Amino acid sequence: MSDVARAAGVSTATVSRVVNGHYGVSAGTTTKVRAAIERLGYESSLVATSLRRSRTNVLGLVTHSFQSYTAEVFKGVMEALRRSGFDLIIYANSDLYGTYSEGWEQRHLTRLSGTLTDGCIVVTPWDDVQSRTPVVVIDPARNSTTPSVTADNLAGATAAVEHLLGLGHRRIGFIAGRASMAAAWLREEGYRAALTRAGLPVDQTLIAGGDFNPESAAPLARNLLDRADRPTAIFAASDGMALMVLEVANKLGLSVPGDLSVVGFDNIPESAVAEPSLTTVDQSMYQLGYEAARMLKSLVTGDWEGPREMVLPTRLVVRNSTAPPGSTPGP
Amino acid sequence: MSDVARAAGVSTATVSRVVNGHYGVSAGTTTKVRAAIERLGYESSLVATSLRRSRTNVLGLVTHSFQSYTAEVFKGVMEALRRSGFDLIIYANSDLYGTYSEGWEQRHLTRLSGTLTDGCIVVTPWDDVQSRTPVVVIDPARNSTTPSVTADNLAGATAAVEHLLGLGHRRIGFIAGRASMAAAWLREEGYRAALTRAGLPVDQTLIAGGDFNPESAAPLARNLLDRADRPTAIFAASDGMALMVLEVANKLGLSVPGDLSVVGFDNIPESAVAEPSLTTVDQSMYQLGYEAARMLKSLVTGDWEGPREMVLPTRLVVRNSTAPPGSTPGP
DNA sequence: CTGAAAGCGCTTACAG
DNA sequence: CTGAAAGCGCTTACAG
Repeated sequence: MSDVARAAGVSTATVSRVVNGHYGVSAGTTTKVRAAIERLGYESSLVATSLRRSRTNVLGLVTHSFQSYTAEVFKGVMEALRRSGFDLIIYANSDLYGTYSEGWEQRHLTRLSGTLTDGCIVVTPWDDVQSRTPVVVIDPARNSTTPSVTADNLAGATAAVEHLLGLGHRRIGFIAGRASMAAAWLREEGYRAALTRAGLPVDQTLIAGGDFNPESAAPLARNLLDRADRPTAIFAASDGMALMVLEVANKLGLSVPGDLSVVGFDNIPESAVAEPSLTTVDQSMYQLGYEAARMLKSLVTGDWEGPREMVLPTRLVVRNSTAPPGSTPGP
Repeated sequence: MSDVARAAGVSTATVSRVVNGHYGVSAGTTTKVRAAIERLGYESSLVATSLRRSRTNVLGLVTHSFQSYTAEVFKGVMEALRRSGFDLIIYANSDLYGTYSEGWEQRHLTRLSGTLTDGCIVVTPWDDVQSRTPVVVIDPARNSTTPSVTADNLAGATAAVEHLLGLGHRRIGFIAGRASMAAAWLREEGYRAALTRAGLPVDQTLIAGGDFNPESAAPLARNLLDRADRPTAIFAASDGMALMVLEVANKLGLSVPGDLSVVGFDNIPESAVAEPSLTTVDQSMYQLGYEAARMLKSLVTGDWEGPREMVLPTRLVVRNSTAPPGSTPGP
């Protein structure tokens, strides 16, 4: 900027005024400055500007993982931000499974929201987060009071298990998600509720504690399926884990859905092309992203009227990984 | 930071030293400062730090669009950056089809690279870009001299057209991509090369100028297919456009591949689930992202040895949208 | 070992 | 209408 000021023979203050279109600069000076900017290819530094200004018109999105569903979230966010005047900065850490994971979201939320961003979306944080600027969480931690957008995990999980019950299953295993997340807890609640409502006891030994990561499900599935009285169906709290169950069953020589029915949760793209295709509960990550961005935008501009906790409907998607227990595999 | 300094009874300089782990701070002071940091939940501002320092250990990625393939690029980039010590900032503008599109990449590259990032990846820019810090372009503009990673568009397009020729097609239409991009030009070159090599003339009226956007392909496809001497096959320079050709053919009552064969380029996820599934040229966007990040990382640390223009192999994926001309549709 | 001071690139009252 | 100066939150020579 000082280069431009020198070239145009004015002060940096004047250059700043021209760049930001402020009033009170003569036409002649404006022309001179514009010419210098053009000639030098000057572009103001995002960092310096944001340090000085209170408002940046940049929204942030912090995510610790990067998977198929994350991409859908991004698309929804971008759609909501289109022509809004807000740009988006996505901050992703490079240490996916490293030591930085714990509390990572909070740390980076703070680092960004001090100055760079006017507000942030945080995707599936491990713990509750807070910030001086508005935050909307997609899939909040349990007991979080931060504004959030989330799928109706309870209803979705209930529907999933009721689908299995309707098929005639009575011994249904459950592989849970990361306990600190509300979604994990509610999906387990849905599992329990469906069984209880059907007059069935909840067998604690059929509940295994995963963490949403596919890898975590492998040993758990093996345990459940190695038992003499193995369940005839398994409901996993995420598609990633359900897909792993499919793999384990395959290794164990169990046919799906002949010997074992499997239901997941999320409806990630991979679940549609799996072999067999996976019955699952659809939560539109696109919608989640879209609504989160819409809420954040209004929170930032101060005109949000709706509830600060938004729950979006889910939908059971029946595919080929579920069938009545003991049914013979198709051709 | 000044809060921390006050709480710990030291100067901000000392706090900074502790935060950054610099030598020359007594154990007692360090403890005091750490305690204050912990108590106040202090986190240094990314913006302020990057403004003062030359190195930020943050890499940038600038993209004007956000589509399925972009997500694959991200995954590749993240994988390459894993445990590298670099974080990633993705900058996406909210004005996808708005007035900002022209020169957008360059503008934001400049705004970021001044201070925030140590280097940037730019995805499919419309024009050539330059920066004071290292840049790697994925799918560069024509005649770009910036370090880049790109698929072997020439070989891929040649293989696509040779596949159609092998099936017996002689009148093959081509829907081109955005002319300013090297990929568009090379895909057209491949189309021409394959025809010429087969001893066939290149019929200019069978070449239509699209811009990679699906929407741009609709009227072009209609033009090509409305002709009395319509082509028996169309090769589109992107899957998005090819999918649009499928749609147009459907509206026109033409069956694919019975009346018309269609080949795309990219192998986006949607092409596998299209009806019929799309024959296309696979370019691994994941690989493109991975290699671009690897190159950028080394460029930033100054230890890049390889060529600054990298070309990755492509692979023809034959699906159900291609068949010999005039063949009757299957059951 | 520690602090006062300068400065990174901007913006914005405050004077003139 | 324009400029000198202060300051956003940090880091880093420079003194002590």
